[in-house]
Amino acid sequence: MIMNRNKNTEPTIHDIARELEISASTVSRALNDNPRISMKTKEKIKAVADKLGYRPNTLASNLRNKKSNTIGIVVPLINRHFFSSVISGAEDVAFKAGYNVVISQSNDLAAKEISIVQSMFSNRVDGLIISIAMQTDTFDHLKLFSKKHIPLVFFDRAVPEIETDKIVVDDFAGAFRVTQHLIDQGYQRIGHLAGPQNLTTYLDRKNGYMDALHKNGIVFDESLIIVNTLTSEEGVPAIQQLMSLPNPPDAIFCGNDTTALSVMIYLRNKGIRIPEDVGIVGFSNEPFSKVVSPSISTIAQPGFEMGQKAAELIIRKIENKERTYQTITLPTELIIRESSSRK
Amino acid sequence: MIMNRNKNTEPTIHDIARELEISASTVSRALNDNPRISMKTKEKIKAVADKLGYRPNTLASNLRNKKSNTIGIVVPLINRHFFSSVISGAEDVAFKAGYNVVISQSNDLAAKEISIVQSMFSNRVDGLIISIAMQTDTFDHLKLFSKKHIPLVFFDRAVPEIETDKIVVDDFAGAFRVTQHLIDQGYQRIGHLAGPQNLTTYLDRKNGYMDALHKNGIVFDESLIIVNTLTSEEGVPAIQQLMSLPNPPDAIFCGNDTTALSVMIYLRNKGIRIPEDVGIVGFSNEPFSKVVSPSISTIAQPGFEMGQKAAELIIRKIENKERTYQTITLPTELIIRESSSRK
DNA sequence: AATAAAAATGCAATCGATTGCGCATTCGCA
DNA sequence: TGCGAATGCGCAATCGATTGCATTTTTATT
Repeated sequence: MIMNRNKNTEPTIHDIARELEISASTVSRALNDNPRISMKTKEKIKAVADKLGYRPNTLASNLRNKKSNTIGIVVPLINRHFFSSVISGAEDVAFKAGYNVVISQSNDLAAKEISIVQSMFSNRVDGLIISIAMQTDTFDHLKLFSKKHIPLVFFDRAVPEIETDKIVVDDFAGAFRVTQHLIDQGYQRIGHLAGPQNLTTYLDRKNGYMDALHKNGIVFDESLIIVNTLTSEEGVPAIQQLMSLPNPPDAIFCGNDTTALSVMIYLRNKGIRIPEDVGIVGFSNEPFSKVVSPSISTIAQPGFEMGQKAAELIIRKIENKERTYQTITLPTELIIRESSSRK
Repeated sequence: MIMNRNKNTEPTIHDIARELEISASTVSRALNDNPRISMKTKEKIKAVADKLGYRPNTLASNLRNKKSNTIGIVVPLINRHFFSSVISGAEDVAFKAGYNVVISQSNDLAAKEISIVQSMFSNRVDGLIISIAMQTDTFDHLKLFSKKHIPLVFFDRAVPEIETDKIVVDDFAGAFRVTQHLIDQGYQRIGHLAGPQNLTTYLDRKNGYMDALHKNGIVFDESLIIVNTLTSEEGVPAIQQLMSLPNPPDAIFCGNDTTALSVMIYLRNKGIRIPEDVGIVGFSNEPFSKVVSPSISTIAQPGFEMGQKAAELIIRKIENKERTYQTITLPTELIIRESSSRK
């Protein structure tokens, strides 16, 4: 049967084969540099491929190979510095290794996260890198991956119940150091604005804070801890509540920089001096924390590097099918700036 | 032939079909809610699908349908507020419409951009949304898309030579307004740190600046314009050069906020007061520009909205195959802050 | 009850690339 | 010159879902 070769369609290996009156198998092998094909034939085939403007159809190849060369990344919000840094690092590594990266954001909603993860499964991603949503409290959608032995890597916000690879920062140590720093600066009564305690990151930060107090013989006062979602908006009522205590704090360890800034602005408007009257530290080293004034002391998390590590790890898993899991804890860095330096 | 049904493999429509002793065609139609299948059969099929934990293999479906339900997005750098906002907006719209989003960053390198774009073509993305690299000066890789009638949308940095959809901000008007604002504040000698002039965005900004000067009867002085890549590092020698002129500027329109901040820090260290001695304005409304002090007057670009619009537009193109191209110019907003307010 | 009409389902090809197995040609060495 | 061993290449099945057309089953009508 003679086929119409001039349809408005992309050239395939069959078109190349017909042109040279050879089989598609040979073309496929030639283009993949299979040693079973002679140099002479390979060259002829590559010449025709160029001439026709042939581009392999990755979809077909993926189907046949049961491999999509795609890594899924799910973050709460793309448009946030830490997460976009992670994505950037992961994309860098993935692209060099020949993988595509598909990205979705959960908006911190469990339902959307579930929908995304299922969609990525249907799309047969070769692996999934995820930082779970604040709201997520069931994990069946993630267990789907681990059960089917599709590599799964958590970063930053991991799920303790699921045994898989994890890349986290040492939130506990970071919180400890930043709290110790406040103590070293002479602050006595240190409050803490904490994030949702179902997330290990925020739980660890609180624990690091409490441990530092304990190690320094400071009595822990429950009323100095407020848990919220650490947004700019929620920072205001939280700091109001703390400052209206009979015995208000003289320093605040904020669970992230966003809420630290919000707190700082509120205090400044009340005429309270930072760091003289109240010391402030944040967490995450958002870009703005360096340039506001007073600049905010904080803990740097290596986002780009986390993304790189996550991608490297998942690619190793995909390609070697190791079955051992590891948790990589990246070090944090204490960055001392104006908001907590009163000595 | 009896097939082994318990391989360690995902269930397919054939497994469902075998279980019910019907054909795979019927299963496929049932799962797609085809009216040709009776309700009773559909229900039985869906029940079995659930029981087996069936998840459609999108790869197979994509191949058959010649549609990947995937939109490619290429940006210079994921990890930059404006671009990650655009991605965030685009993902939002795309996900709701059932599209996946694959993302790559060119790092402003032409070679990487070409490689990315070709890879996306091979992956048969249904459409491509791109902001080209600073370095890019050939466009064959992009013409590939327009020639094959694969929807292509430029955002922010567009290529004039290629006729396709474009979503841009009104850089000219923004630059005009911000310059006019400086003039209104009584600044007389206004310099400009410009970006690479092969990019229309930066060219338009310079032209808006020059037009504003002209309309106000201010003589244009070539020595007050410096072109560089607008990084934090390059800001320093640029401002040094400007300030060492025999007749230095009393205000600077910086091509972006990054370089504006860099300039501000330099001037502050020299004891020059902002905005009293020198007025500064930026462009882009980076998050930090609001919180530094003095806060930076700037032009807000609606990144998130651009992403949404770009996705909406490309999806319309994908699904309706319109052949008319449009350029959507989103309005900019002048945000007046401390760095330029001396009245 | 017979037959037309409508409804439900199945057959087999297709999307494009890959690959195990087998056939054909050339080569090597006695 | 002869015959096993390389070497080079093709056939046909496969990946899993989709769909035009054909066939079977059911329903409606007289």
